[in-house]
Amino acid sequence: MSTAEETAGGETSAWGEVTPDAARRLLIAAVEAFAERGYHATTTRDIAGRAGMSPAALYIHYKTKEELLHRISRIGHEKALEILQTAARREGTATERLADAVSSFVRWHAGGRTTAKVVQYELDSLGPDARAEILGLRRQVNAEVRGIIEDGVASGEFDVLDVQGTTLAVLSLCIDVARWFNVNGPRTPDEVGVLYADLVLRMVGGAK
Amino acid sequence: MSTAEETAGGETSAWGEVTPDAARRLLIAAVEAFAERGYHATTTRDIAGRAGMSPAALYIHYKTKEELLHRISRIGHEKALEILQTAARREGTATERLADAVSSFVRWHAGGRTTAKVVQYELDSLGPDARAEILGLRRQVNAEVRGIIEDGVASGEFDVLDVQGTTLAVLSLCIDVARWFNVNGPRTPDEVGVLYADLVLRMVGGAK
DNA sequence: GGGCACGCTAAGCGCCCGCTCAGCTTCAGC
DNA sequence: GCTGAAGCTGAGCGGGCGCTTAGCGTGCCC
Repeated sequence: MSTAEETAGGETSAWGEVTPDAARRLLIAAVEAFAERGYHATTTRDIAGRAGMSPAALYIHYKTKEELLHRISRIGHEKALEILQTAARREGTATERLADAVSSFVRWHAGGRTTAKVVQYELDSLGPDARAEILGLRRQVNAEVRGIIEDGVASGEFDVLDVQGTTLAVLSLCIDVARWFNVNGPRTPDEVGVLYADLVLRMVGGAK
Repeated sequence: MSTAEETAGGETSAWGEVTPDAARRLLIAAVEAFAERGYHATTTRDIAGRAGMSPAALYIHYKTKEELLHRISRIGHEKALEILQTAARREGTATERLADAVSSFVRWHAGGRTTAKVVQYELDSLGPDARAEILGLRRQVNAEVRGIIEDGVASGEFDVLDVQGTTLAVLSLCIDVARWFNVNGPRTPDEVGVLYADLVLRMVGGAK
């Protein structure tokens, strides 16, 4: 069912930085539980149980349940930002860089749906301080995409009236993949990435 | 603040069918609370308090807290479906009907963001039976949009490779407006509707 | 004006939540 | 073989949750 296998699919590697081992197992258990039921519907007993531990063990590695969500959210946002930065800063035309950014960003949201769902949809469950920190990362994410679109407009590759509105729409489209993507559905993450890159290029009036 | 004013903005009229008055006030209070905090983080005491009643009053009009969410979700999905059906079945080309569908659908999600957020993002908080009923309505929503796109492909107006994939993307784009739209932001619901209609027509390779 | 149905409240039941703490086990250092 | 630190558990705390119940006030029928 939804064992480590599924979460592992895209990015257990991403949790490699979390040590010690017990803390990582708890974090992965929390990602799965939050993704399945939502942050508020998940109990600390459930998280500990999935990690094969007693409820008290959680509090040796994390101060509160919210700290778990905060850590997940920050690591996830950093990964998402890194993906966009890699695509934005490579060599190539704006068209190539936008297609690359969208397809890899979408691939991450589809393949790592479990993580992405928590990262993108549980922002409001964080307290004000943690939320503010994450919003800073989200502004950087927005800036990367807007930058590529501005480059394309400047070079004449794209035809866009409302750059910020289009940026918002492109990001929204990609992020929402985490909500509807079905691992057992007809499309692979790669296929969705390719489809979405095409759709986004059409949105900016590029390639044809 | 977030008084009845905000919710009223788009569609208090939509709750007109809910009687008696006390039941409607409780339902509107629940919509606001669920939108602000999420279903699981909202207490029945909070809902009753917002409606100016004691916690016990809620149970005279609704059997459980979940019944409130179920009623909100069904009425909201019926309204969303009605909006798309109206656009899909009017006179006009596929291009005109798709633009109309997207702009009015988006206008509803932006203007009635409070309701739309609950309707679109709290589906998983419903029990299996209620969830299954709502999923039926969502399939009808999908079918309306796919119908317009198929018409446009048949008439040669649109150039779409993956009809179902594009349908999913169009709906996803429109629905996600409820997540990011800010009432105090720079754009009115009308403006977002117009922008999105343009973006979607580009996605299907239509109008220029 | 007596009886009663209806809408509501005050009080509180039983449960399970996030979180704590005393104490057990394991193992490295000597 | 003893000691201390680290990692974990069993038991349980205070509190807030969804929901219930006994009873009060009000207005309608006769």
